Amino acid sequence: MARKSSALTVFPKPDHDHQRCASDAIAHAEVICAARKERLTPMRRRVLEALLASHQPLGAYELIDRLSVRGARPAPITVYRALDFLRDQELVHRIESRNAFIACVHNHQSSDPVVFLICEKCGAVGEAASAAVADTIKNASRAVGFVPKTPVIEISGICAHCKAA
Amino acid sequence: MARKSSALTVFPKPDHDHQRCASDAIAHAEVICAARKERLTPMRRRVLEALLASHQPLGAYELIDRLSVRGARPAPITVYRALDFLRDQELVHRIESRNAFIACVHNHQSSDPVVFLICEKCGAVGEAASAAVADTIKNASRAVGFVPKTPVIEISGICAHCKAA
DNA sequence: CCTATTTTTGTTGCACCGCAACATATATGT
DNA sequence: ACATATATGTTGCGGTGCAACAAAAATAGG
Repeated sequence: MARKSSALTVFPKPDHDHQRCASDAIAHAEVICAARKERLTPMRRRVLEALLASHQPLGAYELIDRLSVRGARPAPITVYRALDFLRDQELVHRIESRNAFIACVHNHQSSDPVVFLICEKCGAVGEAASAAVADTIKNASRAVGFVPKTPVIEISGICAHCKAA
Repeated sequence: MARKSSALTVFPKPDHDHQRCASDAIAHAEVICAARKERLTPMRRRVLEALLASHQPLGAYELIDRLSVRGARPAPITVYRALDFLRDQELVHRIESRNAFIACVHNHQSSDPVVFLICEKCGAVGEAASAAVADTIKNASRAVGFVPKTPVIEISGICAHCKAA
């Protein structure tokens, strides 16, 4: 994949090619699902697309709003089920600190934890695949006999963009 | 302080002196509040005591149950306000991944982040003051111009106790 | 000491988050 | 085409968290 990029993925640039970034991610999702014999149904795809269209985490009910067209509102449970599926496939992550969900733009090669950098100002979320962070956590855990399993680490703060402004 | 201990605090031993551990923490809270000219009111103290009595994170409503005596139930908002106060003083942390709260048994000298190791089996929470983890996160963040502010990092997994069993 | 002001607690009410249980529809395998 | 598995729709509800206003308690100032 072309977008695999360096060790540390950065915040999505305000000017990046959204259209392409989203369609690439959808393509990736299709590959993943096909390989696992899972079904990326229309509903699931719509949820993923909605998340991809926003580089911010979306709450389940906000997601419902965005999926609504002409009075046709998917029920909460419907969206939650799609989210459950997408999370199982590691195509979407839940941001615990915000009760919200975000599409994963990172290639989950291994089961390494992902570090999310969440901007308190603008709400943007940067995804950082940091082996270093994962390692120190593993070491610190092992020191007390703890076996870590967390897939997601959330760090809130201020992004470069907002700090400048 | 005698209990300041090594770099890595461990899980509370099943046989440790709860009574003393709690009263020490209360004493510490009083010192902190006095120094800051904040008021550790009866309500706030009761909430802190309830959390200290459990070495597991408690949900707000479970906390209410435990604070209830003879039909006198504090309203949710009352407990949430006490929790807000205690969190401001960094005497209590919120465990996002569980919608729950836990008393801090760690001396927040600096504003270093605290790492919680949460056992998926028994629910116990170990508090680890790991400078190494804090540093790698700072470094990884700085690499993308992000200024981290998270006070808490949550790692779920299996504790040594449960792994053995 | 008494009053004015600030701080804390109580009351009422509600919005949001997340899912269980069951019914229906759609896809898949044979 | 049929039986089976999988996915979606319907109904309904419980947990979480707080806003807005009212009352009570503590603190400061004269």
